[in-house]
Amino acid sequence: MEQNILKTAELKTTQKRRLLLLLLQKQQRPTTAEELYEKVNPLVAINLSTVYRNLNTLTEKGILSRSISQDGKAYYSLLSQGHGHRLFCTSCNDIISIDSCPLGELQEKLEKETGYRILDHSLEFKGLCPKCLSKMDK
Amino acid sequence: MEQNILKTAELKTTQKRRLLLLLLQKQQRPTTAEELYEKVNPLVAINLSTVYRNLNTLTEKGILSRSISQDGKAYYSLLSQGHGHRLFCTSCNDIISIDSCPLGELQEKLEKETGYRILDHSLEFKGLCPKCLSKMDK
DNA sequence: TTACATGCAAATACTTTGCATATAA
DNA sequence: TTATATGCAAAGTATTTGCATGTAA
Repeated sequence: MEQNILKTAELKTTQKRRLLLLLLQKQQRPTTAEELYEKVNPLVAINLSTVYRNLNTLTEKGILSRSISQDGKAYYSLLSQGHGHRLFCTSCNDIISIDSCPLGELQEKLEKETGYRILDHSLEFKGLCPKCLSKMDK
Repeated sequence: MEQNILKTAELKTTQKRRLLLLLLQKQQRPTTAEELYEKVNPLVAINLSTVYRNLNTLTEKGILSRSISQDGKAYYSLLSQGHGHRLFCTSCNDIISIDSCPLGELQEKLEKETGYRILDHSLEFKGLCPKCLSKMDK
């Protein structure tokens, strides 16, 4: 499975790459290099540079998408999981994925108004998750 | 003008703060600390730390808004200029402001679906500006 | 006069890079 | 066998912080 992805991208199938892809697949939300490092390391010793290098390679190959969040960190997710955005809690840092994306129309309108050719966008919501909200009531 | 803003925020009116606010007002787009530093410095010697410290203070006071861009840098703009987003050219780094924001409805829908209380969002478009597009044709 | 603002240097956080070694194909 | 992957240490970039000094009110 991960093997096919890597073969198609003409990348060597290493255990660490497979693990990274596996974890990104399991993960139902965009993930940072640090988080992946913490999860891979107990299973197979890996260097943080290796994590970053692989995330970059996979992003260049179009397998992952990278998005810089308002916390200044890069979040990665499998591109096969489709176009999506983030909603995160400013209190506990919980992150969930948003699947819907209503920006197509706006994007067309903007292209007409500005003359730009728009190639990508990023969208992120922040607020308080239900758990943190209920804690605040008490 | 800048003086009033600062007085209201209970901040001392220094020449550097006035200049920073003045430049942000002139600037019709979100601006980085580095850019402001380059513009203030020829007029009045200023330290980059001072720029950062003031941008932070003004953001905390609700006078500026800070938004982290996909280039990993923080962009600041006067909040009085209203809620807006960025569109930037990946080729020449030109940045323009987008005034319309169609996310209110989506935000409400998301709050219902997720139980989150959404407090803020960030949206950024990237692509190629008209100038860079025409260069590519040649 | 005094609390706040600034400069300077050092520290921090995230990410990248150079080089030697290891390993998939 | 050979091009690619990895580890390790060092460097890079954006930003923050501690401390001494300067300055608006």
